Amino acid sequence: MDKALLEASFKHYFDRMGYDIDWQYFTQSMQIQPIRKGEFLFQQGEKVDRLYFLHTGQVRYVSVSETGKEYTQSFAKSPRIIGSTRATIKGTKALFGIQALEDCMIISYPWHSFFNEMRQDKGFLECYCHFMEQIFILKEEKESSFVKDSAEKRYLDFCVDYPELKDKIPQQQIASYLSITPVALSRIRQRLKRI
Amino acid sequence: MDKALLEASFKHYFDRMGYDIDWQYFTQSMQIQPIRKGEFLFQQGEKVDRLYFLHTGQVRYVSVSETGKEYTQSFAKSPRIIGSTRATIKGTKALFGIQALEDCMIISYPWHSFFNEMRQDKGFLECYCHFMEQIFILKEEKESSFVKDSAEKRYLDFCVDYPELKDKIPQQQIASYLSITPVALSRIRQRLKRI
DNA sequence: AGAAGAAATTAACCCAGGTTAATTTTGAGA
DNA sequence: TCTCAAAATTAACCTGGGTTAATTTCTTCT
Repeated sequence: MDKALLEASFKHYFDRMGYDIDWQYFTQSMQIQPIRKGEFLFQQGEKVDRLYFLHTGQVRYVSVSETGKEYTQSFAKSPRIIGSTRATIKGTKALFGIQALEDCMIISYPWHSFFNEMRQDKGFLECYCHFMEQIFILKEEKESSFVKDSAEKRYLDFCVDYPELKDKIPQQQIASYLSITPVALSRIRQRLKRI
Repeated sequence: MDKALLEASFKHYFDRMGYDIDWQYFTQSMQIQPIRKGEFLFQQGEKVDRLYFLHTGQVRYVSVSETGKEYTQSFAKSPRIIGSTRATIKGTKALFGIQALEDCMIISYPWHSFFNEMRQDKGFLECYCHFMEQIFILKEEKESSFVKDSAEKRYLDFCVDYPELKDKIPQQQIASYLSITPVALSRIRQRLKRI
């Protein structure tokens, strides 16, 4: 695996946002980990203390309730930072796991030493704020659709938002993203077909 | 209205988080606005370009769907920064309005000039990141309860989280926070009473 | 290609919450 | 204190999605 290439990709991801980051701290402690389709980067309940960067591939964020039902919170496509902001920051266990939807290449850095060094860097802080803002906006938009739209509308939106996933991942996972059962999704699809 | 006092309160809010902020930029352009119970700080659809600090009082974030149904996204209690992160950052219209649940005292600064000056300040950026993290964590927790819990459970959680609001605000607003109708909430309350 | 397990569909039944509307309670202003 | 409008309750009925279970595809492995 070409370490230099991955690192360059990670830096490029920040650079293209137009922030001026001092990368001198970035030389060591990077870790490369390929994960295969279906495998988990980390499981719900694990402690997460690394910053993950999804170099290639797609993943989903999935949480499981006490009664064993799984819920897909969101999907993420490379190149992107992934992970549990909440768990990493608070140093607590993750409320969800991250599962690969296809073979992925992921690089990571130990969060705390990374952040402690990078917080010296104004460019990084701005970039980090910007990143938080982006995921926050996404959450706000998802919340609003959740309350206002029917499951059918949400399914149609999903098809528009993730055309590449629509026929690629199991319907169970789509259903769990819409927060309905596979049975209900099947009914909705049939209803739509008849029109 | 004691301007110096309000400004001190605002600074204290940041200072107590332990960040070292250079306040030299803060001298002018502060605006004080009292709003009375029931009034809106801003309405959904308005452009928001100020940073608001709720000095005293309580507010709710409320959005209205095309079909005229209102949904209370969350409540906020002073002292706190309030506003639409999304709208302020993107410079777009707010997806929700902010309404006073009681008489409030609010101070504000023009966001863009504020942020442009403050981004020079590492202490501020860290503080801002921290703030984003906090509201993000809250959103993540609310999302998870939404999917996993029944309306009854969510009502009971509400009573624990906001004991001071439970008997103070109209039930319609509580219902809209739980994302059910007032009728459904009434039924839930009755069901609980019978036990 | 065949077997076995997983995923998806279909059907039957149930229930929480929505809808509408009538009735009672609450509360703010004269 | 009385009045009138808004808020809350209650009742009757409806519907979308949950649940369970039987049946039919898809996959994948040998």
